Amino acid sequence: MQGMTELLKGVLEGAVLQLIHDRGETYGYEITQTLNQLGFEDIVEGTVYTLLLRLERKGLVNVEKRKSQLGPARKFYRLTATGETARSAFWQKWAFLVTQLANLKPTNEPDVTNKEA
Amino acid sequence: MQGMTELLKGVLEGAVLQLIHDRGETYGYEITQTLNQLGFEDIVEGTVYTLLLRLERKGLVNVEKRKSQLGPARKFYRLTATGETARSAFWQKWAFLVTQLANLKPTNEPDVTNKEA
DNA sequence: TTCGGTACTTTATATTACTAAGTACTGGTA
DNA sequence: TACCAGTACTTAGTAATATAAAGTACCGAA
Repeated sequence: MQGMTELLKGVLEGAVLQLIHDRGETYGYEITQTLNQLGFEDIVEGTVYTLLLRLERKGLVNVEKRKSQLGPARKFYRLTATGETARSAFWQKWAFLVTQLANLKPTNEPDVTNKEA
Repeated sequence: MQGMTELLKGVLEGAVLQLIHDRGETYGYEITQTLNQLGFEDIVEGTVYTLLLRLERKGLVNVEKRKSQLGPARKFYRLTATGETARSAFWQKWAFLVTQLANLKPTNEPDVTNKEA
């Protein structure tokens, strides 16, 4: 979708934390594919990899590099305890935001949730 | 709320567009107060004013400076046609995001919307 | 041996919220 | 009068993040 960049700030990190949590363990390329399938179609590899580096730097994930039989080695990510806390905190912040905006949003607004016009 | 900064990116602009739309006409100081009352308690004047300057630069608002009997002159903002389009587009993008995240969010998550623990 | 798919890296850029410090006008009050 | 609180806007700088772009490298199959 067009012009989502700013709106994705912070959200993307939360989404990735959740994906890692769900899978238990996963790697950048897979995360990118998954995000794309989930509707975040414009997210490219570079975005995800820089995000993962950041998570690592912040101590939210553990990394383990392992070989793959169909391509280069993969870097598997797991949430640390801090990461799990961050994931949980993210959803609280998100819920807060959603509530605030619901108060602002005009009820008469079309509220187009379906993609097909 | 703590650590909302990144999550607010893009959202704040949409919120302000909506507030201007609602009031028909309003000014920075009032917008700041309103946001604070609405739960965006940490938003300070500087943030709003820079945002308004940006909206003006982008042609989303018209500005008219008028005197006030209780303080310095106020700069009143009104949405332009482009601004109205941007406001509408914002809610569509927001609805899209909310939908995507709802798919990601674990149902078992506490979902704490109320402030009191 | 070339190519497509897999997988990760790195540098630079644009936007945005936020900080901080300041200017200035008004009315009341001590 | 002098001061102060409340109103109202400005501006320079910073941090964080998503994104663009370009590249490296591994593998199997045609």
